[in-house]
Amino acid sequence: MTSTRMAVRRRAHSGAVTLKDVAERAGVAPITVSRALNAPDSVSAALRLQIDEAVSALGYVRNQYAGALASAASRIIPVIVPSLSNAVFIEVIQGIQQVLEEAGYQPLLGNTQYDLERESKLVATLLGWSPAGLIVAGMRHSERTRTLLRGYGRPLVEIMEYGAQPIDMNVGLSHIRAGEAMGRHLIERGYRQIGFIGGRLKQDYRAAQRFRGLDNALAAAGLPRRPPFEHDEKSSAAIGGDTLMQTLERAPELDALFFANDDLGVGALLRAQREGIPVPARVAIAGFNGLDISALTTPALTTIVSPRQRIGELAARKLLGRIHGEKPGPARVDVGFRLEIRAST
Amino acid sequence: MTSTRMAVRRRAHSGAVTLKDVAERAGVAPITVSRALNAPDSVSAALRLQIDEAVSALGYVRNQYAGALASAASRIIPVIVPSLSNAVFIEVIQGIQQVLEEAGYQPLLGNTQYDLERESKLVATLLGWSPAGLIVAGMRHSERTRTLLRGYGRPLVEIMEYGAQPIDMNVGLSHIRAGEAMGRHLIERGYRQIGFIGGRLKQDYRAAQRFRGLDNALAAAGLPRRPPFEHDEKSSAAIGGDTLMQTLERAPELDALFFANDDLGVGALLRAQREGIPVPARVAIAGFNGLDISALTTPALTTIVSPRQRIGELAARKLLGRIHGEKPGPARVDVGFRLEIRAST
DNA sequence: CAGACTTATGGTAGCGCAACCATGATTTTG
DNA sequence: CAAAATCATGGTTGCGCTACCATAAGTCTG
Repeated sequence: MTSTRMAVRRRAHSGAVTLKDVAERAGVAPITVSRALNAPDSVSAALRLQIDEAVSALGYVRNQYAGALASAASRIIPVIVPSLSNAVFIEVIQGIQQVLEEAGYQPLLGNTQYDLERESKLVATLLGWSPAGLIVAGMRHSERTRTLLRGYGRPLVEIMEYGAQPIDMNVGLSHIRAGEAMGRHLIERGYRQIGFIGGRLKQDYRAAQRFRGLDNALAAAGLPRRPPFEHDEKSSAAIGGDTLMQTLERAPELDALFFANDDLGVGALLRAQREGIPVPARVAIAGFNGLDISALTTPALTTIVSPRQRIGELAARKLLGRIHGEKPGPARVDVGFRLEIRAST
Repeated sequence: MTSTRMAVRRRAHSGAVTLKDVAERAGVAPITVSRALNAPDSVSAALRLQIDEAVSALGYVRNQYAGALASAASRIIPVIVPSLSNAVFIEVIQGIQQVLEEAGYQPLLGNTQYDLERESKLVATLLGWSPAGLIVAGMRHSERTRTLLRGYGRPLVEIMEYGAQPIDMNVGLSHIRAGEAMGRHLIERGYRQIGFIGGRLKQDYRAAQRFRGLDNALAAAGLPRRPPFEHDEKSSAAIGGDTLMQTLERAPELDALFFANDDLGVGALLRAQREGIPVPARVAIAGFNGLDISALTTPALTTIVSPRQRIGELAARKLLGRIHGEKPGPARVDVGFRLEIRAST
């Protein structure tokens, strides 16, 4: 009876080549094949050769699900960023991807669209992949996200900003200090009416931190402080140009403008050029990020260079280090920034 | 004896909340919970409520591996691109990601770095995820890649270019025709000494196709044809500026330059401006892709706009359609392009 | 050279879920 | 109103791999 059932119940399987097939061809036990693939040193050279032959002859590809299920460990590393349309995150992802791929790990992309609710849902979903670790942009999370992440108990790196209370590890830079540095530079250059332009500062709170830095510098120098000139659209060069014009109309006394990022800054510069507004004579323009193109405009754009790709690489390295149980380095890394003074200020 | 063994052999499992835990709390069988989650309509409203309560009370997260292993089906869709440093692919990925995420599918990023060998390895690795479908940039693959893909037998979309022999489905545009269109435009405008500038054309064969298009147009018009001016570095605005200067020195007779992409074109334009080279009076400059910034330079850059995000969305939609067994649309979609004539030509 | 230790290989069970079949309850049909 | 059809739920098995333990063979020690 039982045997009948078993026969009947055989499930149509995927038809793919399995470990067992390889083992049969190589004349060894499946577990030996498993070892030959996962820890080659633990298998004799002779068997390893036979097994390698069988693997390539049959075109065997390891079933990731079975492996992950059996070992309760995966080589998945979710990377959660607020946006994909921003060149900055792309470069970070590039850095991460390069390091992870070399080590045989697979990044899983998650996009929160600057929404903490979405972030929380994303984290929950991505935890279903039993990740070996996680990389998350930013240090502001909903309480639920924090609970999930802390409860998960695997290595985690929060990136982009450098902050005091990382959940686990942290690789980034201080946007406040970057803003202060830019503020001090503008003040030193003799500008006295300095404004900040950025978009959606409640969501893009790192841009807001740069504003705060500028504001600190202005306060310290006893110069007039202004609320940021905020726009509602996604940052882009076109918006940078538009806001430049609007802002100069609304506040003609301004003699310097610090843009929240280089997309805006470059756009403003190109627009100024087109409109015949002399930069920096009429108004100085500064950006943030150090995109390649910022060096090529006329005048070139003063900006703060953030080591974006390096943040990604470093975060991935620290994560892998912890996953592999190496001795932990510092929990927090400040990658710093570089003020690049060019002709636009 | 057996029971002792069983007791001893219990494996330390992940400790996560499982379907069984939810089932116990809700007072139903595990399979019912499974159904409540995967096909809510097949379970009575009362039970569904109990189950939902138990799920959120316990913080249950579905184990992706167990599900995929049991059902021999996954919600993974690998996306294989030749580069991540290129804005073009980012936008494609964005389009894909958006559509897939809405439908509950997860893209897996693969980067071939324009290397067909790497592509083949990547495909093999990614097939280990039993993908529901695949998206691959380009239609040139090694024989091994083709064999793998054809053998896999699940929906596949080749994107970016529009070609005659897709393995399965195809969404893209004809780069040859785009090159021809740009060539005809330049000829019509009265330029007679037209050159092409691009990098690594053997690998970036889509750029080479754009050159071929230009060359066709020149041949048809009986105008002088030249081999492309090729550089060895990755395309960037800085390289665009450098190659502009070198090319004008080597071939001062040129009156128009078609750059393989907008990064190069914008860089050339900015450099011309800086060097005081009048565009288009001394030399006309054209690009390809239609990056936002190309509209903002002075003069604005004539370019060919490719619907990058749309390619991604469309590819993802067609893939999902096939995965869900909807009636197949056309196997090949030509998304076309738009010649954007601006002041630089 | 006996006993302890190391190394290479194998057997078995189980990871968590969904497919498959079974069953009992409910509804429909002639 | 009995038989058939439908529906909701459950029991059992297996997806393909690796953890755990067992075992046989080889190596070392004094």
